[in-house]
Amino acid sequence: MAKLRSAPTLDDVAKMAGVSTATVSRCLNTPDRVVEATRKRVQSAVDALGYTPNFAARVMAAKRSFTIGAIIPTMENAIFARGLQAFQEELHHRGYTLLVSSSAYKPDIEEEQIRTLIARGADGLLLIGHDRDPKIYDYLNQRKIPALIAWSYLPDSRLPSVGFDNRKAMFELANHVLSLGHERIAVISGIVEGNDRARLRVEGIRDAISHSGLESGDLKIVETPYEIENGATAFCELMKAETRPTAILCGNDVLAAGAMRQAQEMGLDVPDDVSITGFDDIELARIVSPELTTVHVPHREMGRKAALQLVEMVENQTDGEGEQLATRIVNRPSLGRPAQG
Amino acid sequence: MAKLRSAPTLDDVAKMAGVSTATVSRCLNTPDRVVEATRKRVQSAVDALGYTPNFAARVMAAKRSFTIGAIIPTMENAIFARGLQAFQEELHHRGYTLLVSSSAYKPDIEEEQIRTLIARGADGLLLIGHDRDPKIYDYLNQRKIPALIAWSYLPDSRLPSVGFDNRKAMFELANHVLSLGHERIAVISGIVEGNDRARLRVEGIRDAISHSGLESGDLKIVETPYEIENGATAFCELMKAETRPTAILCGNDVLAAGAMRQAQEMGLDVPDDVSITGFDDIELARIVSPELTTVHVPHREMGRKAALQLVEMVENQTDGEGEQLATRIVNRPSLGRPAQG
DNA sequence: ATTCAAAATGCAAGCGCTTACATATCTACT
DNA sequence: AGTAGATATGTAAGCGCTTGCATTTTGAAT
Repeated sequence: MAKLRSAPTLDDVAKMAGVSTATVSRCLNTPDRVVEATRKRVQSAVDALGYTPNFAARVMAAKRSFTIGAIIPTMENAIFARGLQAFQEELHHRGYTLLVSSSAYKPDIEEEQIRTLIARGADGLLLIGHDRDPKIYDYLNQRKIPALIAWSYLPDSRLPSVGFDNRKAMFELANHVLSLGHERIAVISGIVEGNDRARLRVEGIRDAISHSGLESGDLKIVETPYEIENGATAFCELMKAETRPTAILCGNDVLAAGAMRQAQEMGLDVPDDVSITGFDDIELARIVSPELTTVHVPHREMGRKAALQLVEMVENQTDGEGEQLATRIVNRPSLGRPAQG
Repeated sequence: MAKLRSAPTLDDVAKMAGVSTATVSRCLNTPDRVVEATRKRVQSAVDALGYTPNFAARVMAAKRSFTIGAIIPTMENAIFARGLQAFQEELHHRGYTLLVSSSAYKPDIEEEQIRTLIARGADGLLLIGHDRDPKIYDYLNQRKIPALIAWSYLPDSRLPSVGFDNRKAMFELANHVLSLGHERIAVISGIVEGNDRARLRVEGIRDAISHSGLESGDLKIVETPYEIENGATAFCELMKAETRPTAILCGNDVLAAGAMRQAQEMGLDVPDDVSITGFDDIELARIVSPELTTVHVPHREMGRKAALQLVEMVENQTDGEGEQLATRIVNRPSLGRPAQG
């Protein structure tokens, strides 16, 4: 059995190059503080040995990890993929590594992940949405961990947020639907508890309805986790009603895709028999047919700006400031006028 | 400005509980080696202080991180999401944390990520596919880092693999298509270079064609990165031919979804004008309409088994053994008989 | 040649934890 | 009561790196 040759250390490099470990360290971290000749010597030792610095040791000594943690509700569907990708690209660009974990939409798991990420020395954290136990904010604050919230902008939140106004965005979409003449509207929403995005979207719809003078008690809402199957099930349920809705607003594109599939399965035409809308404008929205009317969210921009802001907070110890991004309605054929009622 | 209270350490806990740091450490790691009374005292100190062990310090001292690294080609589409999710669930179950990074299908980025993950103390690595610079295998071997390959099973690879036979799977699908009477077949493949999965799938198709006695020179292949848009573009290109193919086999469901969208855009009926098939059987396959005939890959099983195997390798210092999983063809309406030719 | 600030390098003290090994404290017997 | 053997706890040596401070070297300027 081959002998286990453990990884070369700074010491090995230093010996080989005939310098102190301090110098090697400087070569790696602040090369301009080392004269060229030495630097070259060290570099060749590094190459010869195939040296890679030990991350744990570095973090410990420097009390700095150049790592940012992000906790997202789920990796299973594409909702967060694009924004996160942009976030990570921008971080990489700034010399940071991203550590991602998912909470499966469970508050206690999220809390555990936050602790884990901090224990791992994350220099900063990205969180999704505002709804969570206040003691988490206390903890973050006490530990002075820079943290930023994305996917939902609120002006007076405890942590700065980079995102959009979920309520307003959905309000506008609902208004648009109403303006087309729809009077029987139903909603397939994500689980509202602990999810301000979902909650605010529903409120946006409520706003629009009461605004329009319609009977708001009529609004039927099904709450269900963000999964395609659930969209299908919820659609089924809504269509069982004596008087069917003419438009169904979904909390996101995934739910809407499920609804569309079910409509097709039931032989209903979209939008002639029923209109369906989504939210997010992920790729899925253009894959279903007919394509989905939805709210376009600038995911990449959001990810990029969140990265910039968070790095700024980390490096300059600032409190950071939020930023509201604009969304826009994307009109596609899944939404039409209601059938002659 | 509030004073920065830095994180409590083992020492703080030890002092508060009136024991040595060793005892506190044992309470946390091997509780049965500590008498109950002490354990309780320590526990309350931990709670009172809100102590969380410092990960870097722990890794350094224990030379063990309980972390597994995985490098996947992309997070942007769902191909790897499901399998990785299962992988991570099983790891979590076994007390390990998963660190994921993506290589964007670039070999040099993958190599960098491998080094990064090792520097971060990963106890083991999950890699996707077999095609990579042999020196990477040397490096892994020299450092004695347990590593496993997924998404492609090969009997005699340098590293054990848990996956399926891409060539055979596609061979069977192609045979099925041929048996329906298709004679003009085209392929939209992922980029083959450095991607044995893509390469083997194409070979599977070639096998089937030469097997069937058809002119294999006729096989038109477009190679393009795995993105929806590219599927659409490739479809376009293929349909420009003087004699259009009657069936298009795509390297995965994403490409197939793009092709479907483009077909619809061009007013072509699937499968009456042209049949389209995918590979993977991700959710997408059932969202497009008509639903996609594809090869079902047991993603979750693969992820789970990979986790089990890798943990076994890490904990028992074994070389690990590969496992071949079965795939199956899923027949859906995107594939039909060719139009009367 | 001398002198001296600036530049380059070395020294060594940690960072917060785990874990041999040493020591102290219990058991349950005789 | 005394003692061996098991059990519980303490001591202290690292793990591989960074960094403040001390020391040496360099390069002008005199």
